[in-house]
Amino acid sequence: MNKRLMARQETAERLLEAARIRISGNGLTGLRARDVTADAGCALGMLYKCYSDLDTLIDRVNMGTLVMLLSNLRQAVAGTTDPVDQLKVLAKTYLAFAVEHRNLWSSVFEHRQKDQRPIPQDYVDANQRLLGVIGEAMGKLKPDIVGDELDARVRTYFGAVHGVVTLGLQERFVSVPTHRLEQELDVLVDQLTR
Amino acid sequence: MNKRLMARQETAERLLEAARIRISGNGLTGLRARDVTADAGCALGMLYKCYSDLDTLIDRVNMGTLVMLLSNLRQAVAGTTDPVDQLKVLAKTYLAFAVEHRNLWSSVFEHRQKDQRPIPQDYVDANQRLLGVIGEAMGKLKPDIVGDELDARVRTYFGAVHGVVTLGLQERFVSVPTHRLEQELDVLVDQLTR
DNA sequence: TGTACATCAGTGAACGCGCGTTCACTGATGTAC
DNA sequence: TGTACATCAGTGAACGCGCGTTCACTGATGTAC
Repeated sequence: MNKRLMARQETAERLLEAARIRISGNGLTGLRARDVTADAGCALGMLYKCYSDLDTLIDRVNMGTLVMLLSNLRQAVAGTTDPVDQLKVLAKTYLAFAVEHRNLWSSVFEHRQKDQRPIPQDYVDANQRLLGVIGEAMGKLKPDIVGDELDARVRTYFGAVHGVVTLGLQERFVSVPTHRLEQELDVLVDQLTR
Repeated sequence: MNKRLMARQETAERLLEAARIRISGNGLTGLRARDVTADAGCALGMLYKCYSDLDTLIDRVNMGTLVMLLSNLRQAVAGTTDPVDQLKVLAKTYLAFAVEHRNLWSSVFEHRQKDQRPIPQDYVDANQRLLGVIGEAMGKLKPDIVGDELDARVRTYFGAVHGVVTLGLQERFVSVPTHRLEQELDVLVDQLTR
């Protein structure tokens, strides 16, 4: 057993968790390197020993959020086999996730890569898997739609649900109570699954 | 005729236009006070003589964008009377606007008020009018839905279209060619107007 | 019309601050013999 | 097991820079008489 390696990983973990909690509480804009290291109980420099920079740390947090959502969605569809029910439950799970982890979830969409750094492959893969979950249900519902067309339809379905959820949670527009949002999401999914 | 007043208004106008062009070209994140004043051909200090701060100037640009969109939408519905056609043309106009003024449009959604400044009343009003345009068509289509329920339905309709458009234009996800996006939007509206 | 003074558009150097990132240093842990 | 040296986790003061905002100043325009 190597104490050094363990200590390092443990610190990296604490930093990740501290960043997650910060973002979850104050959103991405309020995030400062000093706060994260202070919360994690270590010196400022450690952030740069454990991660190449602050943006990379944020990417890790966002990746964790995507994985958590994916896991929730998979668990949600596992209970049913009827594709319409599956699509409905996926939409509701998505809404519930966005409500519960509002700031973590917006962070995934707000965070921009600096310079022209490419989007991490992890991200792209996770998105692919996310759409894949929808795609399975959609494929069962509309067996005649396949390939690129199915992909596009899945993205449209996701986009529609995502838009309703996002606008609903944004306080910029007159805010809607969550239960009404659920109702509206039901109507939306009903129409989209016809 | 007062030369001073005219000069002042003219400068304010030039600053507004310079900011609009900057945002249109580089997005909100690249916007710096120095660039705007340089583009407008005046000294840095003028920005603070004409506007209370940079954020206020951004608000003005965004307000202009909202007004422009609103005008496009009104023009678009004016051509038809059938509510389904109206909703379809509204969605397509929205897409076209977002494609043409991509950065201006995201600026409207990206810009956050600093501290706890309230959202300008202008903004809220413009949003109200925007939803009103959709509401008129929707009201004709579903005369039995009224009041709060109609409001919610309108917001849902807008959210769905907005989501599809936004995700479609975001390069983060595998990007979709515009013509496919139009197709998908057609399908979406078809289903939503049933 | 002319003169004296007040006002205010316009200037841009300088201020101030937040904040990401670095780096020389310390001391505990690991390694070689 | 002990000793000498190497490595590396951990520190936090200092650096550097971007950038919004201010402010003392200039000169043109407006006003009063």
